[in-house]
Amino acid sequence: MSHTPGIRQAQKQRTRQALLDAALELLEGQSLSSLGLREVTRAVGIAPTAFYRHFRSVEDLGVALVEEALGSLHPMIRTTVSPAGEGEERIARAIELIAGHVDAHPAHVRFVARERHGGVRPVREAIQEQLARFTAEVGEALAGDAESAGWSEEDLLMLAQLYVDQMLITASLFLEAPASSPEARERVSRVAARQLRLIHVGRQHWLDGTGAAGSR
Amino acid sequence: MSHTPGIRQAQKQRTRQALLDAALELLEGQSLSSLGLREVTRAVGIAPTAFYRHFRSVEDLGVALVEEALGSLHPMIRTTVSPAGEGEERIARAIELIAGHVDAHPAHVRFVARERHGGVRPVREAIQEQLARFTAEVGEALAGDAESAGWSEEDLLMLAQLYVDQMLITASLFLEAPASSPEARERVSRVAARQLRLIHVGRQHWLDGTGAAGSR
DNA sequence: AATTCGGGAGAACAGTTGTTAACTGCATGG
DNA sequence: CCATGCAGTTAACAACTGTTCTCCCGAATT
Repeated sequence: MSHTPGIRQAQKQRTRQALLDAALELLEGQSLSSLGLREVTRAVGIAPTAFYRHFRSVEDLGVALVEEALGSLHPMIRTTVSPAGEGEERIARAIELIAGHVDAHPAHVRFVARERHGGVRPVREAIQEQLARFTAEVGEALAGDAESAGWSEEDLLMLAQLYVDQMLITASLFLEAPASSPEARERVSRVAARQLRLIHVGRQHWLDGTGAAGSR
Repeated sequence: MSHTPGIRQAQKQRTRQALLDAALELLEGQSLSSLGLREVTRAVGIAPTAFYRHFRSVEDLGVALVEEALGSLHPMIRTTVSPAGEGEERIARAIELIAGHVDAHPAHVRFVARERHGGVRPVREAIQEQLARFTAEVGEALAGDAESAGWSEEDLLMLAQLYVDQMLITASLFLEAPASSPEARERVSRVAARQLRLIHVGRQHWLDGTGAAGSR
């Protein structure tokens, strides 16, 4: 009887997570394509060969990292676009949320920004796929917004893409800003807020040229 | 009076360029941080030790590649923003220019997109610096535009940043689009055009809320 | 014509890499 | 309670890495 049929699998998941964590930390100073299998196992404190019990290659580990990283990004994006409050306040809140997320998971953000165009195809594609899903999700959220009345689905998606890209750029800028100086951070916030505002203004007047004179 | 620069230095610059070219080609399938010195020399056909006659390290070569890649991007950005024709036509022309540049120098574009957030600090910083210069330049160009009357310098820079980032994103999308299928290319063009248009609309109504008479 | 200079070659170095094989110990399911 | 399964280990492999030192030879300088 013994006992929780899970001591075994729990320990496995535990070292697996340790591998992911160690890799993420090592990736602070290099790209995935130069990350070595031995390097990771050494950091964790296990034999190199044990790596194969969890991943078939470092590429595989990278793909797993994508799931983890964008899994943590998922709720953030949803909350960011969620309709709440007036326009100006919404923008401020969105930026604050991004900044908070970068603070909470800097390694994840760095990983996504770096490997999005990185040298490992499967990882790149995994990121692209997830971001496409995010874009679609944001598009749906926008569709439910009053300001999106009369918008074609294609236009909603292009706007969603604009937002998602802008979000990533802003996150990356927060990451680069020295954590010590709050002024650099404030500068990033200011610029990002204005850019979001400009996009918002463009959104409000998007249909002005069309027959429907629905300004306002 | 320095005599003829010589057949000597000419040959040196020639192998130096060969190293840069070979590196750029090898970087199609990996990141700079995993590019090996021996790998590059092997591709060129010279001894590994000869590498040191031209660069102190692969990082150094990477920084040189930044100059080359963004040097070729420089005239493009300038032309793209240059005022010519009506708004809608300008957008189409800008996108065509980007597509053409990606076709002409795909490896350069890939390199910049990849290493902008890549794992090699000096290269990352070199790219950031060059992009900042571009942004400033675009800002100046925008300042000379009639549509920018009444804009603060800070706002001009944030708009310039938006444009530069958008340009890079679009270029990267063209790069990812399979060169064979013109339909994928067309799709990228369509979305990019609409995004630029939306930004343009936002720009036109940016000052609506301020003192000037307007709706609202 | 003689000498210097410098790009490149060659060999050797100490480390590192991914991957294989055969092993050990312990939680697990019968 | 015992036999199986499986995470993890140890040892070994061929291949590869960056870097140093010594040498070569042709162009440049004098």
